[in-house]
Amino acid sequence: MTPRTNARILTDTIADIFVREGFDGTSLNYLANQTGLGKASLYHHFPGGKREMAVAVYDRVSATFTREVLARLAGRGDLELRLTRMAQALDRFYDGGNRACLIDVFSIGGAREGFAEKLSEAVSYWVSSIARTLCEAGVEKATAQMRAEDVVISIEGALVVARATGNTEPFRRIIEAMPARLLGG
Amino acid sequence: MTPRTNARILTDTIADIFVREGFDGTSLNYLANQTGLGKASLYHHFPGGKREMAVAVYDRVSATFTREVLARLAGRGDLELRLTRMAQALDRFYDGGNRACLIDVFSIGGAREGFAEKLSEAVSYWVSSIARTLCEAGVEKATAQMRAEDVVISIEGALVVARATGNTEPFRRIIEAMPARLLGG
DNA sequence: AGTTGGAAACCGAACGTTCGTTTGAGTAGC
DNA sequence: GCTACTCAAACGAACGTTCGGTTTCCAACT
Repeated sequence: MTPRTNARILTDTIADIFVREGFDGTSLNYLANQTGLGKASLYHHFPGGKREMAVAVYDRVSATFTREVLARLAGRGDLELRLTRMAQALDRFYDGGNRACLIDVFSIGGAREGFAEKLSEAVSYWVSSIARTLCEAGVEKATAQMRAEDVVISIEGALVVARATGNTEPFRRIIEAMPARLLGG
Repeated sequence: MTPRTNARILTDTIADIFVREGFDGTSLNYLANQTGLGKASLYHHFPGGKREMAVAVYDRVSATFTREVLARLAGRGDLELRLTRMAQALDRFYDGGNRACLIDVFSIGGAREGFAEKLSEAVSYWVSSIARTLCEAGVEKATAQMRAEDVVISIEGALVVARATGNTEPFRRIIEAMPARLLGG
């Protein structure tokens, strides 16, 4: 019943590496070392090899994002509360700015092939989820779309800056200002 | 006198590839194909191999950025005009959102070693160049720093979104709104 | 309770390929 | 003839992948 290696934990470990090293920068030797498994064992769990691992990582991260972050938008409570909840969830999801975004990482180099469409949809889904929530609260459609785009852009940018400088303060500032920006502060 | 291969053009060609494929995703075979040179010829121009090529690319891109973009801040004319000039220069530099930023690309994977410090300084320099200009025009120091950070973050984020979705419209919107945002619109 | 069979999980070793790099021998231009 | 430049070919190392065989586990059957 209980496998020797938990598939979720294994995928999470691999995800950490892909996020840090990128698709092309991640080698199976390194994955084997970090997971404690032999390369052949990794192929047992992911017969499709490196690309299947990347797909599994993407699917898992994507599902986690939908469940942990976007779900806050549809929760109960007034709009401001839900937006604040989403901001907190984002802070957790990106580890306070220390964890890169797969949308960024997988849009560079060898991962683009096979992920281009998924990444595009991921951004659109994220943006429109926020925009729809704002619309339902009475914000005009075009305005909502623009604010949602701006916020998503800010987060992606703050993650890039955090990774490049090692300073997560701008990210935290963006996160904190997020609800007010979406409400039209 | 005139070398068979112009060093600047060669570096620009290599830069395009690094920017698209990332450091780890760029192979010397591909560089040789795209430049029309043999791998050994590339080693004649860059004896330090791939890493020296990356350093040359970074130095050239960085110098171009300082000359073409940041220099607009110190030009003549009132503040708003200079900020608009910088925005236009940014649009050109990033090819309307179609060209990735090296700060993003080189902060992932194998390029981090050896570039971490340079990337951090590049972001700081960019931010403080904008902030200083605002200060000289009378904006309070902390406010200027924050606005500058926000604008840099927006551009990096817009480039990520553009790359992931293939849609450069948000980037152009960010560019256009930039002067007003810095002026405190 | 003890044995057994087969699937799941795992591994070391090797596969062919591609990597970044080096060699050595050229050719073009001053 | 010297420097700058180019190339094809080969280097060892590392790549992603595959192979054959071992260990672990659990359900089913004595």
